[in-house]
Amino acid sequence: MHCATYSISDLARELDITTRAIRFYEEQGLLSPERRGQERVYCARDKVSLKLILRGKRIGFSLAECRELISLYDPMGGNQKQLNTMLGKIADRRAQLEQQMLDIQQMQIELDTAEERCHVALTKTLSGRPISA
Amino acid sequence: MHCATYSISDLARELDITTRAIRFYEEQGLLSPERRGQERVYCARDKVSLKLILRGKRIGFSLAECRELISLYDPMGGNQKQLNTMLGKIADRRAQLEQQMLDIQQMQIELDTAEERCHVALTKTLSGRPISA
DNA sequence: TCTTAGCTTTACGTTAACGTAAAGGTTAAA
DNA sequence: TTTAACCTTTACGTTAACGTAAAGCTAAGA
Repeated sequence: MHCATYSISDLARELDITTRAIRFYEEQGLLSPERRGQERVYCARDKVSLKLILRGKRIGFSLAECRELISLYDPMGGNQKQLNTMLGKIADRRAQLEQQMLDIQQMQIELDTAEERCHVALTKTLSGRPISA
Repeated sequence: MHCATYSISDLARELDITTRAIRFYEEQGLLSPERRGQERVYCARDKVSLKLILRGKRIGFSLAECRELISLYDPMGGNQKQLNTMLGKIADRRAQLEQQMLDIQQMQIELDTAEERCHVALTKTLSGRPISA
């Protein structure tokens, strides 16, 4: 038995995106599904790539960056120089992700204080005290 | 002694963005600096807002989202209904940030495996073994 | 006084990431 | 056989977030 395959609208439904978006990602070189005649046929690997794209988008990656991530996932050239280039890119991404982690943590802290201020303001309001006090 | 103030290019230099960007953020309602005649005069609070914008951008927030974040920071309306609305928005942001955290962690894991594959391929290459093996 | 440096506004240009519509090919059920 | 539900390509439209002039005001130094 061969691998599971999907039509473009299968994937669109499952991942909650439009077929237009999927075709666009292909146009940009992030996917290259098989064809059965005219029709695109996607395999499990393509689905993984799509999930990677969506995950990337959620944290603000451009499609170009997502493409690079996918390429890091792909069967690699084998050439030593290329491998070192890849290691460099991986290190770069790692640094970026760590910065993003810090940014998120900082924002969470700020949400904490914002929430607390809201609660304080609410208790004041509920206790019948004038707002200006 | 009054608060520290900055010219637009002061901030541009310090935060490594263009003056155009800063004016654009104002145009979009994320900043509203004082004026001394024609010239914009920024205070510490504006700088904080700008840093918040940049942090937001790093994790893929739109300017509209950043504006909301800033508004959560601002002196609030006082009205009880509004306060509850704010608490709701804060909860939403929190959920989003947590999803982003998960996304980042997942990507870090994927970078781990990608890096390991690179190292394996490199040892094979260096040990003189043919790439296809 | 003239030039330089920095500020202003106005306005058109650009890139990314799709949305939306048009026009047409194919297979399956009614 | 025709209608419906898929699929395809091509192409123009749209939004966000600025970039890039252009044209002009203003204060400080040579």
